[in-house]
Amino acid sequence: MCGRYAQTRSRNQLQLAFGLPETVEPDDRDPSAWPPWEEPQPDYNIAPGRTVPAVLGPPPGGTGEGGAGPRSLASLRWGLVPSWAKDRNLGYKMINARSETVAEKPAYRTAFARRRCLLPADAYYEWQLVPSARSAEPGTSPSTDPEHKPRKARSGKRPYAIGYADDSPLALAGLFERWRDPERPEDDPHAWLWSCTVVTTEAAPELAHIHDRMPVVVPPDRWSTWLDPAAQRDSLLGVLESTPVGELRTRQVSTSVNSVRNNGPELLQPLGSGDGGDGTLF
DNA sequence: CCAGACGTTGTT
DNA sequence: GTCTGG
DNA sequence: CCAGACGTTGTT
DNA sequence: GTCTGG
Repeated sequence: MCGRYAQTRSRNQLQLAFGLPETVEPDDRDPSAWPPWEEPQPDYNIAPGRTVPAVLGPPPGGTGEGGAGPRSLASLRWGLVPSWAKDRNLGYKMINARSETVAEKPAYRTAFARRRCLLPADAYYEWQLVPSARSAEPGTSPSTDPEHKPRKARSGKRPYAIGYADDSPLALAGLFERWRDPERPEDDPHAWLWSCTVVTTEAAPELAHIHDRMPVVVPPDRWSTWLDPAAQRDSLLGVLESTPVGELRTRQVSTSVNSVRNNGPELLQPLGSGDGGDGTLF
């Protein structure tokens, strides 16, 4: 899955990496028609509920621009709030969308059909479940111990950072949505909340030892398809199976990433000890 | 008809 | 246990 | 995702 | 908004 990641690139670096025009959007546009933009701050510990930079394609039915591909940057709140939501807290439940069902689920299907985006990331974090050393306690068994209770699989969690081995930015497959906040007046610039979710899929075999789910990473040669408002369903479903897992590198990292109060380059630093998790795949 | 859900992951 | 917040 | 709260009244 | 379930 994907519930935490790092994104430290500046607007300029993102424009360069995603082939965007080096322009700054005017910030006096209609907030109901255009998503907001604010300069991204380097963040090594992005959690759901935070504002993240996103790459959007051309608006559907857009101006005569024509052609697919990356077109603009936006700032979106992580945790998709469907248009019909009563309050924004629903977004905390919508941080991931399963690729297997994203085209059908009521909360995601319209966004899947019309509002796809890429979420740039240096790396995403994944927590591996580590069975405790004392899992099978001798002396008790269901047959001899009437008080026996199934052992709570006492387990720790070990975080990993996963990104491209060459440190180019990941493009996570995302969807976005626009929500009208009923608590705010019409003229409030925050009356419209723009939010997003990360599409996940079954983990590739090379990553399955860490976790059985992973975010969909869109390789550069599929960016245009994913962002094309006119893309057909089948090609989109193809993109969801194109994660370039061979280019990825996994690194066991410190548990200090657990707390969002910690935030710094050290969170991406591979943990010293040998066995852990490091190195490229293959 | 109206009411209620609408999500994913992991854990048991 | 369950929800909110970062 | 993980961490942390989870409550009200009245008084200062 | 739209669908499912009662």
